[in-house]
Order: sequence, then C-alpha cells, then structure tokens
Amino acid sequence: MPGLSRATVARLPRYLRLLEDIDAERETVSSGDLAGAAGVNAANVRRDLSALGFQGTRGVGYSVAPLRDRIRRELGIDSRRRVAIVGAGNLGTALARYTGLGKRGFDVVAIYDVDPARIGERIGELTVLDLERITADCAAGNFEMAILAVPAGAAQPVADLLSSAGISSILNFAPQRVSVPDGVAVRHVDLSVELQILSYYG
Amino acid sequence: MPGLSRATVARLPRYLRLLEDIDAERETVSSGDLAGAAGVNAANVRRDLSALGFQGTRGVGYSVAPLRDRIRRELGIDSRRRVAIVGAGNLGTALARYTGLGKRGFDVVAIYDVDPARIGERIGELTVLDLERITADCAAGNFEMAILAVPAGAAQPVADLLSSAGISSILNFAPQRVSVPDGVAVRHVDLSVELQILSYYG
DNA sequence: TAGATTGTTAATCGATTAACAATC
DNA sequence: TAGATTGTTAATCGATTAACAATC
Repeated sequence: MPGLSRATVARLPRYLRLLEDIDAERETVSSGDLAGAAGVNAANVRRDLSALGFQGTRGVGYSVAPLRDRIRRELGIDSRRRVAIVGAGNLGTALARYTGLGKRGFDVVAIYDVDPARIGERIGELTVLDLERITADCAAGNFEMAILAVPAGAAQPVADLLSSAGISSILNFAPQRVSVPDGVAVRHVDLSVELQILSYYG
Repeated sequence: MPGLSRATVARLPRYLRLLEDIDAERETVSSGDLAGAAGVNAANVRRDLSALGFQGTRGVGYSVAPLRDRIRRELGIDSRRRVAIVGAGNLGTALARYTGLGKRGFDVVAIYDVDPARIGERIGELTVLDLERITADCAAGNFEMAILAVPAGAAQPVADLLSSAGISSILNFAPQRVSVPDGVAVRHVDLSVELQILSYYG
C-alpha cells in the first residue's frame, strides 16, 4: 500500500524543506532546484515526484504551493504526531527542549525516566513522569511515537513495553539495536557508529 | 583505495559491538551470530568479512579476538580520534556530556559557541571556547572531526570555516544540509527527517 | 563419518542516472 | 519558433540473498 520506495520517502522531507523556505513570490521550482537543495540528481527528483503522482509542466517546472501540500499530505504532516521521550538524561533533556520539532508537525507530549530523583522534575513545559506509567499512557493513546534516549541495556525492555502497548514508531538513540514486532517501525541513530563511518572515509 | 563498500563499512561497527560485548570465554562466532546481532543476513556477514580479507574456519566459525582486532584496525579505532563540538546549546551540551564516545575511541577535546554569555562556561571537563578560535585550533591540528550542533543558518558558514582549516570529517546535526569540498567527509542526522520517515511507515 | 559452517557463485532486487522525445 | 524542462525509457550500478560445494 505505501507504494513509495524507502529511498523516495527519505528524500521527501528534504524537498519539503526547500519548498517551505523558498521565497513566497516563487511560483515554480525545477527538478534541478530541488536536486540542488536535496543533494541528489535531477532525474531522481522527477522520478520521485512522478511516483507521488504529482505532475509538473514541461518547460516551466513544478508549482510550489501544490507540491508542498502534496508532500505534506503524503508524509501525514497535516495531522500532528504526538511523541514521547524516554530517558531524561543529557540527550533526552536536550531533545525535550528542542523547539524545532513543533514546526515540523511533531508535539513532544511527555518525557519518562526511572530515576526517582528525576521524576517530577520540570523540563520546559513538561514534567518528568515515572516510566512505570508509560504502558498505560501509550495504550490510552496519548502518543503514537517514542524517542528512546536510554542506556543500551534499557533499550530493548522499553521497546518491548511500547510495542505491547501499541506504539506505531520508535526512534532509537540508544547504542543498542532493538527488535520489535511487525507493524512497529523503528529507526536507529547511533552516534558512535556515525562517527566510525566518518572516521573510515576521513 | 578504501576497497570496502559504504554498506559494509556501516555494518562493521555493529559487528564490533557484538565482539566487544561477547562472553570472554567464547572463542568463535558464526556468521549467524553476527547476523542476528546486526540485523542482517548471514550471507551478508560472510561477504563483508571476506571483503575485509578475514577468513573463518568452515564448520567452526570466526575467531573472536582476531576478528575484533581486524575490525578495529580497519575502522582506525586503535588510534584515537579527536572531536570538536560546535554549538553549546541543548544538543551540543548533551553531546559534550555523553561519555559513550570515549569508550569507542573518540575524545571530545573542545566545544565552541558564538554566544558571549556561554563562552567560558564549564561543561564537564571542557570550557566553552569562542567560535572565532576554531579555524586556528583546527588548522593547528587540535582535532580531526567536528560535530555541528548549531542552528540551521550557521551550519554552512561553520562547515566552510572547518573545511578551509583542513578538517577531515563533519557530523552535522543541524536541520540544514551543508556542502563541502572533496576530501571532507560529511554525514547528516536530521531529527525531524527521521521522525517524518518513521511517521510515513507508522 | 556426520554435522556445522564457511566462501563464493549466480540470481535477484532496489535504486540511480544519462539520455531524449514530448511539450510547454 | 527557440529555449527550457518534464516524464519515461533503458542502461547501469551497488547491494542483498539463496543456494551449495568445499571443508573443518
């Protein structure tokens, strides 16, 4: 049903960023403009937009506003997504304070930790909640996505809790891959893995 | 000269993690063990290790210690890499306090900011330095890699400074892609892009 | 020998890109 | 008409995987 390839989906947010930042007076963009911003080939852009069923005009380009709306709709950004952060350590706290997510359609609605010394602490507009509550809160439909900012050993147990409570997606920053049942989407971002890859090419 | 495919390099750190965490008494691992830990196919593992020129023993598996050392050497982890963090906001501060990097061969040696109110502030063992100094410090060989944790608008200018000062690699957390000259390696990690991709599949 | 596991081939897959006719 | 740019084809590329002979 998705229809769009993984690689195409990964590029849509980049196109969207250009379309949102572009001069309000610009009415059209070419595949070359989009390619430049996203760091890809212009033919690739045309193919992506074609897969989206979005048509441009030969000799002219693509209409900015309709394309922007089409990508937003495809990514589901017209309806906001609610995100919980798990782990109120350095990284979790930093993510909770980051205001850039709100502009992109994501609302951070809760942050959880196991440390009694942290529970109840205020971080921006949020109060750190007891991790014990997370299953109930997730099952109650308070959020659809979670960001894991926990130590390696806690990643899989927390992912299990969330999966059984019906979470849709997990973004995992813990230095440990987690496995989840079918139907739950996961992405891993591992800082030292990223640096090691860079280090190899540097 | 690299010889290893990008995809293979990206998997090596995952294999390494298993090899470092494994029971000290285990002398061998099979491609199936490594595949399970890394979330890939066993044939893929064998192909990767073969590309590395590392041989196993049929019917037995791969020797843990030599394989671990071989991967470390390939990734250049036997020599430590020095990393500077640019931007002492929420994220930059969290990264500076993160102790996981040291265990993986990366030393955070400096953190920079432009805000006079932050310059001189202590973060763990580091003192926030004036961004003005970064070109000189980089050119002096104080570090080889940089992590950008700056606002979107600052990413490209900072990347330009670092490139001209001879940086090897940049890990960019700013919500804005940067372009750099040949010879500088860059990776982008964009939190809201990651969430948008997840959101599509969730 | 019997069971396990490697190393490699061949098939397949998914994605990228050059090129160019179509057409604004 | 002349210039620009799309939409799509065909070629290519890089990576994955099943399968199995080799061999411990």
